[in-house]
Amino acid sequence: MKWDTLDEEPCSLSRTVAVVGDRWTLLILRECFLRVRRFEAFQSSLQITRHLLSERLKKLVRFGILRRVPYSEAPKRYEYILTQKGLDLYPIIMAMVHWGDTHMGDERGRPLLHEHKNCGKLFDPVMVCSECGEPLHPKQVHVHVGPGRPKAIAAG
Amino acid sequence: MKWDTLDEEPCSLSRTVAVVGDRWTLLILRECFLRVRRFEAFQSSLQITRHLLSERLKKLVRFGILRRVPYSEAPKRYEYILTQKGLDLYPIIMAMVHWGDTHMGDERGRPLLHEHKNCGKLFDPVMVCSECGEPLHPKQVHVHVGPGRPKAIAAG
DNA sequence: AGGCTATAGTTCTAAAATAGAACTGTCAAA
DNA sequence: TTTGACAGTTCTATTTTAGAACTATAGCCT
Repeated sequence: MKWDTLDEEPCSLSRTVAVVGDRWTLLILRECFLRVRRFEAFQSSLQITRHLLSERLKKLVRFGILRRVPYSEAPKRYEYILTQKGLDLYPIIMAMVHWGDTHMGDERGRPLLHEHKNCGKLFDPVMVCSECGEPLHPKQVHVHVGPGRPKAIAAG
Repeated sequence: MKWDTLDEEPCSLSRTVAVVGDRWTLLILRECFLRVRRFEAFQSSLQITRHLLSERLKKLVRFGILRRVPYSEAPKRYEYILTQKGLDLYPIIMAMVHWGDTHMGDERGRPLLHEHKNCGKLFDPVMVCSECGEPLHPKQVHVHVGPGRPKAIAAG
């Protein structure tokens, strides 16, 4: 497969995988949501090699997930801040955390608990239908070919 | 990083990344949700090398995401079916599809449309709080250290 | 001035993962 | 007896990642 053009495939999942579908990117984004912003902080908390971190941050900036914002003029230093596009990845991260909590847990319990400030309670994320508000289950969803999919590959 | 023990890290995101955090696994799972079950079908629709497909299917079976079920006795042939643990990955896939629809689209429109059989409408997936039902936003969530996280690494 | 530290990278080699193609084995149908 | 379908395995070449060392700017301390 040509990974360099995966973000142009007529499949929204492929396009998302082009951005977050590697070993490190999701872990870097987790740190972003935990308010980590600086190169050294990412590096020491993830134990990622400096080379790869540099590459991944560049890629995330290129895709518009992070902004590289100067926080010091001399010497020039930058920190990495989630854009709106990046903040919108939150449901993906939370869905993954929830699945890990549910299916990959051990006897010690959850590593992190999440409190919803609006209602003050510890919660789990639930995915619902935008139209009727009911929780979504795969067998209740029917997939239709949309306008963005070439006819030749209508299936699959 | 030791990828071979990532599924034992005290972080639910890491544990999920250990399962789905590579180039191919999520694309294979997309096919599973589109009712693809057999080796040749995965291979031809994804253009994945047979070697990698074999490896990934083994890994997904090992993690209990897929079951390898015989569908022919002579010759012995198997197909791969999502377990409940696998079906529970649906919110992750749908969150990724929705993000791709929203942020990686082109002028042609969406590749696929999703209909909720319960209400009969085309929908988007929305992530809400299990307790109050309101849509979740990252800035409204406060993270607490849970029982499964060793004290030494309480932050990060 | 000279040396130490902090921060944010870049560069290099070795190891691991992936791509691409060919090969194996079982059985049915022609 | 040959062909084709299916589900893999094996092999070499290329690409990616790991791990460590190195570069560069500037503040602070003596």
